[in-house]
Amino acid sequence: MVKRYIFHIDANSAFLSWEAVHRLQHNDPLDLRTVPAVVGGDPTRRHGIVLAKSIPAKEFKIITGETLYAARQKCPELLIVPPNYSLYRQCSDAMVEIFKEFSPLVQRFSVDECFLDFSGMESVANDPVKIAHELKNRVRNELGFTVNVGISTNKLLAKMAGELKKPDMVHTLFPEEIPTKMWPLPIGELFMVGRATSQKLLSRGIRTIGELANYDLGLIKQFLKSQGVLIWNYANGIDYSPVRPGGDFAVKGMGNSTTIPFDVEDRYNAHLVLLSLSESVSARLRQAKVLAGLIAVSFRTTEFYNFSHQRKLYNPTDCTDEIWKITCQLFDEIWNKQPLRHMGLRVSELCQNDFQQVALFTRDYNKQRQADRAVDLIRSKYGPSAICRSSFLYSGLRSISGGVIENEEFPLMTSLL
DNA sequence: TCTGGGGTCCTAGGACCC
DNA sequence: TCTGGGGTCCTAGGACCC
Repeated sequence: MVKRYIFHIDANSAFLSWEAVHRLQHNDPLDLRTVPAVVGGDPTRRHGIVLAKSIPAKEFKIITGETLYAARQKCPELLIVPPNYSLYRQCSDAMVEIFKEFSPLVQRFSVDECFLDFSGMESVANDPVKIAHELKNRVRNELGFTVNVGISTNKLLAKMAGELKKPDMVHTLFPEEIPTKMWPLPIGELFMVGRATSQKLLSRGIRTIGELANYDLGLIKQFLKSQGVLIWNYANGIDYSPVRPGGDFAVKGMGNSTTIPFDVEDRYNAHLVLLSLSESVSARLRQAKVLAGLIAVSFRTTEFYNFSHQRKLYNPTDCTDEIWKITCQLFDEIWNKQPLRHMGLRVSELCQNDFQQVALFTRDYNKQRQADRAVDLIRSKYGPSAICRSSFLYSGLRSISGGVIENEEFPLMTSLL
């Protein structure tokens, strides 16, 4: 019987490496990867966190997610470059094209990670490590950045293998290697064990993946419920999830959120931010040809308290004005005049828009739909800023908020394997 | 903490129904 | 109602991922 081999591949320090390669290609003599550098947002717009770091930056103990201020404290000469999401998308696509030459079964797990399934492929069965090196070297030689390849018999173990040592490495983590390679690792290194779960496990004296693996499953289940069963299985290398080629499963919802450069303290500006979010979310709905059946609004106060409020719709919609109106209602129902730093809009319970029900008892949105289509067309032709509502002029706000992803045929992230 | 933005899934509690 | 239990739906919040 031919063994089932799964590869997990992820780009090392993806955003930073891609930026570095891009600069080299444009005749910048400096390779960002060789100096302490990070990709990060603009602190004056309150977007100041580390999104990716170089290896020299890592040596200053700079971690992803911390503030640029804290990072600069650790390393005053730190180089900070802004993110460039359309570049990341291009690099990701180029990487996937190479993977597809190795296996038809490629699952995009995120912008910088893929799973490849080599089930029953003789060429790989004989020497998967050799194939992995070929793959890794092709990316490095043709695209200029390095990847890690993890090899095993399921996705969880392949992913854990890829994390072992970076960069530019190939690792195996077969079931028989679990006790030596995976069990000694700290519990927080296990996929799906984050900060909160780590703390709970530590309070029970579970410090390593091996200690979790050998803990009584019944007890774990008692205090961590289904999440406990999941991570106990992971700790024992158990995972039966299939490699799903990108695009064959539907997106469940979509949303945009934004940290506003200034505190929002009045209803008018709050509604304006919600309008900019409604513009982007509803345009994405129309592009995906789906209607939203549920609308949720959320916000974060300057004190960092989070609130959310949602409502199911009797008549699913993709109409900008209708979504904006409902979003504002939801917002008004829970907002207590706290100053806000962050606002979000998310829609879910999506359904196909090909037989949209005529809303008999609500106002007719046909004119709005036609206007939405016209605006979409203008923006697709002349760019997102070609047309905007006059209320945004001089407001200090963007007329469309949220990452505009041109071509969403794969979900950026699925938290479960 | 001078703390981003895009997702998914799970859980607890309340409403409602039989 | 001085009320039982179970099922389902809805909502808010929290956990995790990159």
